Amino acid sequence: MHSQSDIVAVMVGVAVEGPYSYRVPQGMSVTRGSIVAVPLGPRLTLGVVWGPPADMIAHNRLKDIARAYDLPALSAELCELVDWVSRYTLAPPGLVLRSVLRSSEALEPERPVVAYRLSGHAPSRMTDARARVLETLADGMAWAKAAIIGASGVSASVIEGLEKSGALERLSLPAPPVVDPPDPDATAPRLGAEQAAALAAIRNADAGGFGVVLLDGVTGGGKTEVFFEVVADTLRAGRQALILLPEIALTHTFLERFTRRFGTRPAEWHSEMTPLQRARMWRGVLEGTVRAVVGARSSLFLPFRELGLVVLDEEHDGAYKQSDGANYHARDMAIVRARLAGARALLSSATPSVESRNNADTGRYLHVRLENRFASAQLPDITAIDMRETPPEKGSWIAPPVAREVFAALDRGEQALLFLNRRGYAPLTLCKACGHQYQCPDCSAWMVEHRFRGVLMCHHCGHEQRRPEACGACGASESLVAVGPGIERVAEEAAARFPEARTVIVSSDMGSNAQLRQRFSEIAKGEYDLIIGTQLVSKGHHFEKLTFVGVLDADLGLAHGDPRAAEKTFQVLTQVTGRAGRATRAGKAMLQTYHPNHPVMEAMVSGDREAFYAHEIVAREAGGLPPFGRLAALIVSATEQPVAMAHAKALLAAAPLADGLRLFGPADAPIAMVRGRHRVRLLAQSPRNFDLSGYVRFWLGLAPRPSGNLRVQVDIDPMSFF
DNA sequence: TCCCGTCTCAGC
DNA sequence: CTGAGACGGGAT
Ligand SMILES: [Zn+2]
Ligand SMILES: [Zn+2]
Repeated sequence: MHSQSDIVAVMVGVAVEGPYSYRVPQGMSVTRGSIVAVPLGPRLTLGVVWGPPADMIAHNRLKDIARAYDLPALSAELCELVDWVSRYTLAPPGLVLRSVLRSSEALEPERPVVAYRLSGHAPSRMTDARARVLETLADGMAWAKAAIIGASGVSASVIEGLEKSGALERLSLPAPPVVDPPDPDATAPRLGAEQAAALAAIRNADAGGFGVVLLDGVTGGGKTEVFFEVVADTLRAGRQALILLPEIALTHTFLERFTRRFGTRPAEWHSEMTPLQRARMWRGVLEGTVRAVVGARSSLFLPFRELGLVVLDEEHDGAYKQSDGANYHARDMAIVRARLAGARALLSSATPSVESRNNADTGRYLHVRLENRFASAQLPDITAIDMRETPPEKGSWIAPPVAREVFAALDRGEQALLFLNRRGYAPLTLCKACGHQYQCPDCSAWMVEHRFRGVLMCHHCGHEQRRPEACGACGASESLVAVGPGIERVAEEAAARFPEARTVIVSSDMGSNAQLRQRFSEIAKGEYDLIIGTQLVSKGHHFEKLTFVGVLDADLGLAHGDPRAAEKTFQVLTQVTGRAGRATRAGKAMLQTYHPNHPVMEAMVSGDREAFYAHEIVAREAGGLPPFGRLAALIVSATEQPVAMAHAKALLAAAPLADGLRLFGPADAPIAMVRGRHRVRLLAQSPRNFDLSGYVRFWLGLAPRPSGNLRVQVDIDPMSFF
């Protein structure tokens, strides 16, 4: 006998189109959100009960749920988020679910801690090691085995020997909580008048449900202190809080600030955690023992059940959109999750994205500004250096006015930063005998010389070769020249021109995130005078002694024909020049540019960011670009260019007509080949009130299915057109 | 003729 | 995502 309620839909963590139906065996009880193991083909797969069965399936094909885990069910809000992200990005829902079920270890109950205490009996035989253990345990308390080993410096076998001899009593203790709960009242906040006003405005707008706040203020303006108070409000209301940061900004300094405010370290969630830490954290979030999480992008899919606040710090940061499985922008999905959870979202930035700015301007978001720097610091004085008027000398990359300011800062015993958003030594290696250019064999891109490591390297696929002595094409020796600068080359010039300065290079190939953070803290302590860095240095690090920033190629990034080029350039320049100047003295910044009249440069020099946003918003609206219109890119790739192009043309031919929809392409991608695959792009543009994801799904349903090595990737709301 | 790498598809 | 079965090119 089967009643309807014996069968449920289960979303499996596999890239299938929708949930599968399973029988609930006798004696098992599950609800929407229950985490289960189900047989799928020859194996057991993790899945989540999604609700009543969606389709009829022959009873003889139905299988039983193998196991229901002894865990709280995922919140309905999280299940809805999975469906939402899947519909929006066109990624299969099972694939999105995988970003929720990221820690399979977390599903098993945590092993109790093995502990020992004195039994009161003396051991039959005494040794030095045994005596040290007994001494450690002399307080009569139960000690965890690992703690005994740590405190008395013995091996596990000594303890086991004592247990056998009857001197120790073994017991098991419940595992301690992964973090202590943060106390919203651990310390009284110390806010300046403007911060207090901002907090009051945020509190005033709290309707107890969904709402978005854009906290908009200069770097160092005290945004963190303000959103910590919103976190405190959330904790007091008995709800959980999530603070999302770009991974690189998840620093010791930030965690320390949290600890000072809330009396305990926050739960962290990032890519460098061990599986055990990951499992304990995940389980803590689900069971509700973890109340506040500070995490990178992937923490958006943690199994909160009482989420009350999502903070997205540095909301403009491009790292929030990346593909790992599903291709989503963490900002947009954070807002969706907040809406589904009836929670607040707080976006924080010194340079908000044009999308967020427009939502604030139109009243969809509450716009809260912090105009002045904390402790009354000032914005840097920015000048444009016209590279046509005062160019660097031949073979040099630092224009004379910039070099003078570096000297001046060094003379004053302060720090200077030279910024160039290009890793390596030189972007091109050329043979001056035959004209051969070193290209990646698998990408249509130059091999970038990394002289420090003695290699040429492709930044698109990681392909490397040793730096050649002689030209690989004509065999001439001594004929290879490096063309153009990267930061290593700037460092070489700096070493020659500023030999007395202690110089450091900061870029993503300087090691792990942990090593980078170490380097940042050395800089903050003043162990270096001159910093030469890529975009990384612009990410939320405060250097008190830094008073001059020279941007060696402010135009880099404007050249790309993608719709966010101006916005991204404005944000990077604002963030990096914002490193100059702190509490006591106004900093200086110089932008080396060939386009001093470009709206971005003019806005930077005049300090009039409102003019930039106004200009950019008008341009976006006129072009029907985000946020006033929607874009979706289809990237067709294959090992043979004609195959990719032919399929792209077939896709275009199959595209249904729709009112207001425009299609562009197909065209070779700007970087036509990456990792041996030729890429052809199609672009769809629609009005804002158009379901572009739905349209693309319908379109791909009508179009020929890609076969062989053809791939079609969908990128909804692409951030770049590369 | 057999074997193995590559592709294609189903899984409830 | 994974494994099973279907091709197809090349070695034996
Ligand atoms: Zn490459
Ligand atoms: Zn040559």
